[in-house]
Amino acid sequence: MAGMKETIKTVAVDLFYRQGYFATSISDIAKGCGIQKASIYYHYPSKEDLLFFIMESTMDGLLDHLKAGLAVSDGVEAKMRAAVHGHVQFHLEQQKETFIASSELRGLSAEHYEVVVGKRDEYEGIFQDLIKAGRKQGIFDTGDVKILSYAVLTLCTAGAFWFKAEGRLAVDHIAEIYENFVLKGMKKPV
Amino acid sequence: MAGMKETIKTVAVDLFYRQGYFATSISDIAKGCGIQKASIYYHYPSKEDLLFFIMESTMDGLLDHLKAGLAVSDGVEAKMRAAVHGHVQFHLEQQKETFIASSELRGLSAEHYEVVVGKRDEYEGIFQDLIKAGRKQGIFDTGDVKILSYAVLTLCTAGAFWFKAEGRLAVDHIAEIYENFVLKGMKKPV
DNA sequence: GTCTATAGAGTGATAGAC
DNA sequence: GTCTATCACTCTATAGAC
Repeated sequence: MAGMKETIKTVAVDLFYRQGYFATSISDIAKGCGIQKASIYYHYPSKEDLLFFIMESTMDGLLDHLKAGLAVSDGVEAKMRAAVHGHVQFHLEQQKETFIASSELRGLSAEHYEVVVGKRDEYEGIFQDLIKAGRKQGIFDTGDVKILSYAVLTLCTAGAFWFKAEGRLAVDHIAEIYENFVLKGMKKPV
Repeated sequence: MAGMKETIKTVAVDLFYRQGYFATSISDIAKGCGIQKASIYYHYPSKEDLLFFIMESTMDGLLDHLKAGLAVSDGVEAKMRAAVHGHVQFHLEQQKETFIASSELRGLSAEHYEVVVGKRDEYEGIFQDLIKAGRKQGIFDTGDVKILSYAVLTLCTAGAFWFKAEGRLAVDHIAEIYENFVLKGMKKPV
């Protein structure tokens, strides 16, 4: 069921996460899979392609997760809460993959870079549209839309990495803390 | 006045920032300095030592900047504003160095890693003490001290990187935006 | 689908001349 | 303080046997 192609991906994710993409060799990955390094090239055309495969599927998963969360929420504030909650949740549950996706962009070729950054921009765009809608309805405070969206995303991304590492709190609890912090920073003072 | 040792550091900072530490070779640095790669080793014992030299001096500068800002501020809220303002300012003005310091920890040896992380912990500790003091005085909302300090620092660090890149706003203006966003997220609702 | 063997290039670092 | 030359090693990737 698993298959060697999946095993290679899993081992690569673990090593890229722990050592970084450049510090990990094809040899390391092969050793982790219990095969010879030449066998890697039967499944993936190159090391860079393996990285791209990991990043692209992670970004697709992240986008799907966001869209699914928004589909079942009504109103701007509820949608923003769902977006933040889903973001934190996905980053906690797929910590290795999302860490790689946000820190190894430099390892990609120009063409692959465009594809991944395109997906990232689409993701950020959804948050920015929510902020704009909230301001139009007078729910959110005025302020630079890009500054706010970057602030929210960074905050939650980094938060997810740290708190998984500390292991003190449950996923939903962590997501809730960020949900409240962000909404508080964004909403108009009553 | 400059000296080759400084030139090497400057070129290395630029390349580590643009390409990353692992993707930059001693050869690249030498080319950028207009010398042969063997000459690098007269000034620095190894590539890793050069990275450490850059990171350590950056962390020292960051700590000094913070302490200087706190020394001329009175009261917890003013000190927190000064801390955030100084943090953003330093990250904007020494963007390359601070980016390296926060993204290339994996390149350090175990001993050097301890030194740099020790300075980072001292820096974070100052923010955490400010949050604790603010809560004791009833100025700041209750909430996990570590979560808050991480949130503040990440937010401001990442913000500094983005807005320098966009070049739309002046340093003090950017610092002020973050100062307000953070204090708003942290203060007790009146 | 995995193996052995190797090509071909680049790496960090050192020795010793000047 | 910088040079040329080189060592010893590692890297990604390929060829061809099984």
